[in-house]
Amino acid sequence: MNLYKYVSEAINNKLGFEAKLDVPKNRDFGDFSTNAAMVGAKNAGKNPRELANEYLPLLKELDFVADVSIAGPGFINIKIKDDFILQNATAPKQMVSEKPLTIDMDYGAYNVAKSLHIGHLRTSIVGDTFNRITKFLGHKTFSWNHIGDWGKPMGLIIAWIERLHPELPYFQNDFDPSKPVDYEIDEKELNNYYPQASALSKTDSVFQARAQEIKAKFQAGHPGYFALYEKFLAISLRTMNNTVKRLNILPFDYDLGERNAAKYLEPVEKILREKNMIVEDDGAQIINVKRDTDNAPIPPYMWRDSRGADTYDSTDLAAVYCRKLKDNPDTIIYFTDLRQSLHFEQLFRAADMAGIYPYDKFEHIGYGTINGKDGKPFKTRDGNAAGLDDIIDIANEAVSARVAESGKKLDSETIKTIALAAVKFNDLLHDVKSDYIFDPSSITSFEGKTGPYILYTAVRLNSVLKRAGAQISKPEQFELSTEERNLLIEIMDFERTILSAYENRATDMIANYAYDLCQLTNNFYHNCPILRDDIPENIKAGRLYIAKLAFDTLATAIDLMGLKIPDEM
RNA sequence: GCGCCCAUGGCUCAAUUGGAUAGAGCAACAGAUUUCUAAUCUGUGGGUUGCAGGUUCGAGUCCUGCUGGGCGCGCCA
Repeated sequence: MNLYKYVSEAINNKLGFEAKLDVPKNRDFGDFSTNAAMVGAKNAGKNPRELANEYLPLLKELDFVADVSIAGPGFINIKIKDDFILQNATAPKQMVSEKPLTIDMDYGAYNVAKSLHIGHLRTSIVGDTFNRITKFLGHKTFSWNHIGDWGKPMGLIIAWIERLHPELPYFQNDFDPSKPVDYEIDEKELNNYYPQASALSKTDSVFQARAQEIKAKFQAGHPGYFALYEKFLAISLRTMNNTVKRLNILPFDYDLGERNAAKYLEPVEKILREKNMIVEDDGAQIINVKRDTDNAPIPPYMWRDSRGADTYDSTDLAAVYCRKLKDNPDTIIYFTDLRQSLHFEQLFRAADMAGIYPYDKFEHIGYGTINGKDGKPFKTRDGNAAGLDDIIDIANEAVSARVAESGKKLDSETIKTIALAAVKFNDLLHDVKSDYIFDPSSITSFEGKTGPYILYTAVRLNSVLKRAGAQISKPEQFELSTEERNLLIEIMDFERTILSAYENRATDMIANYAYDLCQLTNNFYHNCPILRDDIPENIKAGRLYIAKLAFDTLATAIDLMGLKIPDEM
């Protein structure tokens, strides 16, 4: 049961108006409070406490109310009956939305032939958790991995391979796509090609020009380049798949990126031309998206660069067109780096002006940077920009060391599970918008507010439940201890939290909730022994029931965060 | 220069979107295990919420101005 919702509706019915219900920061005040008397006092021409006094008898009539009182300037504090809590607490279940929406989510955005870097971490983790939450609430989602598989890097990589192996048939005029080519690319080598080529292009203008030429021919359908591209694309897709598995995120509904979007450039251009939106400027074709009301200059949207090539701007707009056709979503949400805000503002305006998709149905959730302890973007010990694998490796090493130190013996799968939880929970814990500091040494400690703490709590509960073995059913009335009561109330707050996390696009809410739930659980665990001989049967049954509810609730939260509960730790 | 974002104990972060005595974790110190996993639990100290005004019953939260920091501003994605 969503206790907040239940109580709120009952109170509104009783009072005959919408009273804003709060959960007091200080639990000593009560389970709920409302400032209705303070808000209404002015209109009623009464002082708040006086008005509150008029509401009291009505609220006392509600059958779940144990106590109502007035405090401070006119707050009404409400305490719920223990037995009502015990009898109505339930573990969360997949919900059915009254107004199910179709939502397109764009996250991940992995690149072909470029290993994933630390920036991919947040888009993957936050996007995935938001996707899971949205599904849990009963909405329909489509996740899009908008792969970078069409732009300048493709030209650079092909040019680089040409430089290494100019004799390959891909580069000959008589290339025949039907004949197999005896050439295999090593995955590790492939990951080096782009950085190497990119570096060279900055110092060697001949090579740079060659890469640009190749990019243009490639996009125009050059058969040799395309065959080579297909070869390294296949390797990259496999790598991406491994990443998805390694991060334990849901498989994408679409692994379709720029190349797919490029197919829709033609119909989009037709629309843009009909509306006279494309303007020639300085050799490039641009779309003017500025408005009179802007208080800052908004640069134009680049439809085609001065060499006539597709751009990030054009494929992104075409991608919107494609999604509208395929999914017809109520909303399109992008999870990317905060620094791309201006790009998305431009995209949303362009799409709106073209009548492809309305401005106010787009959302861009920009996340901050993951920094090192020095406050600058996180780097590995050797001073390089950290790759996604580096982060996971660092966490794995730390967990291994911690386990060895404790004398426990855990298999490598369990260690990986714990390490991933450390990284993901830490990421989810922070407000998406703000930068955060990734400190490997605090990951090493695993004390307190960490992923391992969350998992440990679940493992402990699970251990008791397994040991108990007995059938667990709703107990008869028994006197709740403070720990039992607080835990049950938190369990009944799950739905409100998830809804709030969804509405605010704030995945950190679920991480913070999971932590609070764990604290209360460990409190309960410590103070309320279950399987001890001196515990009366009725209390034993009651505590087992509460432990089961806590476990199921925690397990749901853990699942929504994309973590896994190990068997032991 | 213009625009967006941020500033909360020594450190890292919260604060139900305007509510009551600003909460957690780390670090420090003191304690708890004949008992279901001590990666746990309990306690202590630590704050003029960057500065100055304003709005109101009430401000960390909203408005204005400063100071300090991050980011962005046409052919990268």
